[in-house]
Amino acid sequence: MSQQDLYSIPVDDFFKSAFSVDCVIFGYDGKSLEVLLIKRGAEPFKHFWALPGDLVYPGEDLDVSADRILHDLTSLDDIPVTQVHAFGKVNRHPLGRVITIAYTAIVEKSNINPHPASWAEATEWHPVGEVPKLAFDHEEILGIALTHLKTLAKAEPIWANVLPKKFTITQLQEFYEIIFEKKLDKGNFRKKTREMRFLQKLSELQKNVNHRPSALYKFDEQVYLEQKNMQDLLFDL
Amino acid sequence: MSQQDLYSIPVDDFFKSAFSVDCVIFGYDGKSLEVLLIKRGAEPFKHFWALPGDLVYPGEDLDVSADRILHDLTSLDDIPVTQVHAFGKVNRHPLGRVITIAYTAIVEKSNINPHPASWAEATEWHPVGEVPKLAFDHEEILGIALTHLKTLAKAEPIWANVLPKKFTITQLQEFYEIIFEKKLDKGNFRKKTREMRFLQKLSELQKNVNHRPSALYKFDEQVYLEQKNMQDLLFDL
DNA sequence: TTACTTATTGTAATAAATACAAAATCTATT
DNA sequence: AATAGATTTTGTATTTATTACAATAAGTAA
Repeated sequence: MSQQDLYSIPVDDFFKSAFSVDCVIFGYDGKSLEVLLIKRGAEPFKHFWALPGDLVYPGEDLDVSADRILHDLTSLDDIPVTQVHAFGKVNRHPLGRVITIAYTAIVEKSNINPHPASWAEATEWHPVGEVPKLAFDHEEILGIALTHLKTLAKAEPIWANVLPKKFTITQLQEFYEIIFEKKLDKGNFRKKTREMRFLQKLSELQKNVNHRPSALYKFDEQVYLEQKNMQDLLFDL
Repeated sequence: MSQQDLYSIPVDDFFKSAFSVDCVIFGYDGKSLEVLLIKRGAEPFKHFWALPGDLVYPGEDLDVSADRILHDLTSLDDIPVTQVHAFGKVNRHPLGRVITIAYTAIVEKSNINPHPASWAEATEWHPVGEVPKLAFDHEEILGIALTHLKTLAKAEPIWANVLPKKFTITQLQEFYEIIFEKKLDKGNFRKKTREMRFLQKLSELQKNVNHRPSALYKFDEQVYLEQKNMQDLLFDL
């Protein structure tokens, strides 16, 4: 079928599809990486675990839709949400042609009471390594989102959304160790971080630990953005 | 608007949207990187240059749709096509709610007669640096696809689709120089390529050049795939 | 004061990236 | 047959980054 044949198909046939947004919301608590799942309260896939998602409203931008879903579940605003991929197999949704755009975000788990949405039977965190069978093609989506998260973590300081305002270098190191499931060398990690000008050392020290307290740092977004602009400018020198 | 309100909106309202696929087809000829544009023969944006694209047919997977568009314009099959991003601003299409999924591919320009599709006034290659004003949000799409191509070029041997079966290391180097718009050091480039086991040196030499002929190489896909699998296995050691 | 725990810095060995230079090999020309 | 021209190909010395590991510092708890 070639493009000119388009005009022989009633235009209405093309407007019988819908699109949804599914959110892969990763939660980090300093100990493990988990993902927020809902238990569906309606058909299709009633009682199945699934990624939180919704149809996109007619007058709603895709990105806004993702923000809305994240907000409904976590009450959080202003969390950076990133598009991952569009999934569009013909039969991925049993009720009709629905393509879904997957988004991902990472949030600080401890501050959040996962909102038990009224349309879901349950809303729960699951460690990324122990996820149950999921509805639709959501297992595939989760896998790709996880890969995406790792890529993102190598390119950007996504830990800034997840660590406390004041944190230690060890906490930062643990973040990477948990995301990449691999131990890192303390000395070498510190050597690298020492050169990151957007890590601002505070005069304050860690408290209430039964060992030598660590220096506390904060993320200096100002410096980070300037440095990033500079890199972009010098990209092709 | 929260998710439970969904049920107060007639379901039909959600099925009044459509989705399209737009293809950013890069062409390489050993000298420059170009992109295939069409001049639209129909409203909206009649007479504007645009990325080739089409609505997705009701029973057609997204990926298949991208293959089809590429085939219609170039008569090429079996070209790897990669999804780039979904664009879904409410007003990006003047006739209704249409989100588009952008795909990209890179092809060997010289072998192709860009098929002047009947529904387009023209089909032409444009150097990526000299692109005219484009319809819809296609300039944004092109920019993101170009960034995507560069990322891909760092991770995968996409030159295999684009160089002649037998090629010289200099030709390979020129590919990277053109994609990244930057000169590379000959000696250092060769040192690196010498270690790539999937570059198989042939006994043949370049012919009809008025200087020392270069050795010819071919891409050994077998070796490449094995090596890639190995890397994936060892990912978290 | 001492043991204990983690923070923090340092150092030596290895590997990778960079900047150049030299040598080799072909064609074309004298 | 010798030489110039062009480009391939290899090499080397320098700098920079990575890695593995050890030593010291600074707190708490007994």
